Amino acid sequence: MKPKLNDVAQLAGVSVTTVSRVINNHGYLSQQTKDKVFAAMHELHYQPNNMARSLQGKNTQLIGVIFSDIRNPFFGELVSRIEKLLFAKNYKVILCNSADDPQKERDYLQMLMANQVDGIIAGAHNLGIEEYQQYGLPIISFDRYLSDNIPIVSSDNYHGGYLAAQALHQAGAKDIAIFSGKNQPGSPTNGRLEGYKDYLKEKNLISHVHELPFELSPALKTMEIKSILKQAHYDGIFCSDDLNAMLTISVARQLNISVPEDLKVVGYDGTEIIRNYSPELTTIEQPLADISTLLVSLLLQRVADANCDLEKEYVLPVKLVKGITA
Amino acid sequence: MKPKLNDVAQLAGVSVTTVSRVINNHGYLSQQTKDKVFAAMHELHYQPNNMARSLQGKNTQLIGVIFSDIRNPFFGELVSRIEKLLFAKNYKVILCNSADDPQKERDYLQMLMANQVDGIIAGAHNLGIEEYQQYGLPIISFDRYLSDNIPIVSSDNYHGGYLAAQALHQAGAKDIAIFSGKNQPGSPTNGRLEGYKDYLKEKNLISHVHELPFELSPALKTMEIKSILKQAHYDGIFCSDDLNAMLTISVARQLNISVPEDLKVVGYDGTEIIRNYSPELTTIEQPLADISTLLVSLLLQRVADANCDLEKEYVLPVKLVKGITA
DNA sequence: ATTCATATGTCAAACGTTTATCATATTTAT
DNA sequence: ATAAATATGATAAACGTTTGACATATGAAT
Repeated sequence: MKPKLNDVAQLAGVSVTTVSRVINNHGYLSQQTKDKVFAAMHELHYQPNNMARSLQGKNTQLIGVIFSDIRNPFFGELVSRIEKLLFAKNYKVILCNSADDPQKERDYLQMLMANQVDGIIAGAHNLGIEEYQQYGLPIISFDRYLSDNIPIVSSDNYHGGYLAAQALHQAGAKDIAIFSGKNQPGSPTNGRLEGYKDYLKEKNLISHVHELPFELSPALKTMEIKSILKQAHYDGIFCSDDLNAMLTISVARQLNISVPEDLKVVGYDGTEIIRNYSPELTTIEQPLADISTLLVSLLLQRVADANCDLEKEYVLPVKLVKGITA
Repeated sequence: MKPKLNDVAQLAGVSVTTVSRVINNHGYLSQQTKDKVFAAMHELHYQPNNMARSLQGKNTQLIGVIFSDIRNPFFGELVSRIEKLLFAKNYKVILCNSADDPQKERDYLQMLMANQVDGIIAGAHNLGIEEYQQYGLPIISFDRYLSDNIPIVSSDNYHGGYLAAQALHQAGAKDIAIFSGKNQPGSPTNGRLEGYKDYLKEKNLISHVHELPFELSPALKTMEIKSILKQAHYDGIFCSDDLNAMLTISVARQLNISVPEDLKVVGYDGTEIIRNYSPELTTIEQPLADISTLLVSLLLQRVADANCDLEKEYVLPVKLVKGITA
C-alpha cells in the first residue's frame, strides 16, 4: 500500500499532527523535526494524497484548459506555454480538446467541476454556452466573449487585419481578398475582417470576402481555394490563419500562379513552428508568450481572490512578420 | 455553495443513501425514484465531488500523459488522439510536457502520484528514470524502454529506416546520408539508423551518419545542415523526422540544390499536418491512429486489472508515403 | 397465509488529510 | 523567578462520498 501520513509519522518518531504541520509549514517547528520528517517522507517516497487534501478545503492545483484541438499548431503552442507557466506555479493542466463540439465542451465543463479544478482557461469557441456563467469558478477566456464577468485576452485582431491588408497593398496588390473563417458574431476573426475592410475602404479598394469554414478538411479547403483562384484574379490574399495561407500558396503553385510575383499572401498567427519551418510566409504574429503569460497571471489572480478586479478585455499588440510571400 | 449529495436528497425527498445508490446504480431502485433523483441533480446542477469519491476508493478517471512537448506536431497529434480516446471512456488527461528535462519529468511523476491518477502514458525520453518502477501504477510507454514490466508501443523503426533508404535508392540516389537524432542507447531513432545502415550495406553503399541533436534550435540546425550540405555532396538524405526534412529541403533551396533532381529527401513521422500541408514531402508514416488506440487500450486493460498479461513490446507497421521529394 | 423479491430508510464507519483545542514541555528573555 | 515564546503531542471534528448492516414496508407469487 501507498504510505500515509501515519507511516511517515511512525518512521520519523513523531505524531501525525507534527508531520502535517511540517508539510503545511504550520505553527512552531524545530529544524531537527523538519529534517527527520522530510527524511522519513523521502525514505517512504511519501506523496500526500491530493484528494484528501482538497476534500479538506485545500486547492486541487488543477486547471482546466479548453481549446478546440491542439493539433492546430497555434493551440498547440499556446497550450504548451500555458502548461509550462502553470507547472512553474505548481499547477497541473487537465487538457480538454473540445473538437468544436458544444456537447463535448459542456461535458468537459462538468467534468472539470466534478474534479474541483481551481480555474479554467477557455479558448474553445462555441457560442451560447451559458454553462460558463453558472459555475462560480475563476475563468479566463482567450479571444472569445463568454459572459460578462469573464475577462477576455486576445490579440489585436482588428489591427492585425488592417496590417495584413496594408502589407498586401504596399507590396503592390490592388485586388485583395480575404479568406476568413466562419463569421459568427463575437468570433475573433470578425475583428480581422473588419480591420481588412476598413483598410481597403480607406484606400478606396473593394473588399472580397470568402468564408472558409474551419471544420472543412484540408482536401475540401484545397478544392474550394482552387475554385476561387481559378475564377477570380486576385493579386493579394489575406488568410485568417497560417494553415490556410500555406494551403493557398500551395494551390497557387499548382495553378502556376507564382507567389509573390502574381499573388501575394499574408497569413495570421505566426507560431514558432511556422516562423521556423516556413519562414517564407509573411504573416501577422500573435504574441503567444504574452498571451499565455497574461492568461495564466489573470487566472491565478482570480484563483487567489475570486473577487479581484480585472478588466473585461485585454488586447495585446500584433506585429507583421515579413517573409517573402508579401 | 456547491450542492452536495444531501441537497439533492432533500430536494428529491429521499435519503442520501438512495441518491448515492442512484448515482452508483447500486441495489434495488424504482424507476420513479431514479427519475426524481436525476431531476433534482439536474435542477441543482449537481456534480459529485470526485475528490470525495476517490477517497472512498473509486477511480479518479485521471490519466497522466507525459511527452516532451506538444509543440512538436507529432506529439501534438498523438496527445490529441489519446485525449479523444480517453475522453470517450470517461477519462481525463493531465498534460505533462517534460521538455526533455529529467527533473521536470520526475516532478511530474510525483505530482501524478499525488493526484492519484489511474495510470500513465509516457513518451518522454529521459533515461535512467528508475522512478517509473517504484510506483505500482499502470504505465504504458511509447517508443522507449522504461523498465521490464512496462509494455512498449512503437512503430517499426527499423523497417522505417530500411524503407526510407530504399526509397531514396530506388529514386536514384547513390550517396545517401542520414540526419539522425542523438543516438542514445535505447532511443527509437537507433532502430531507424540500423534499418538505414542495413539497407545500404545490402546494396554495398556507404552510410554517412550525421547527428542533429534534438535540442538544437531550428536556426542552429539550419547552420549545421548548411555546413554539411556544402562540404559533402549527397544526392539522398534520410531525416529522422519530418521537421528536419523540411529544414533540409529549405536549406537545399537556399543553396540552389534542387529537390528532388539533385537531392532526394525522405522524412519520418507523417503526421496529418505534414501530409495535409506539406504533401510534397516523401516520408515514413507512423500509424498514429493505431498507436494511440493501442496505448489507450493497453493502459485501460492494466487499469482494470493490474496484473493482466501484456506483451513486452508492440511494434506497429509503418508505410512509405510518396510525395515528390524522393 | 407465507415467502420472497423489491424498494427505501437510518445509522455509522471509512477514505487520508487538515486544523483547532488543549495540554505539556523546554528555552529564552526580562 | 517569571513570563513569554517555542516545540510537540493527543484527540477529535470536518471535508463529501460510499457502503455495509440492519430495519421496514409494499406488492407479487406460492
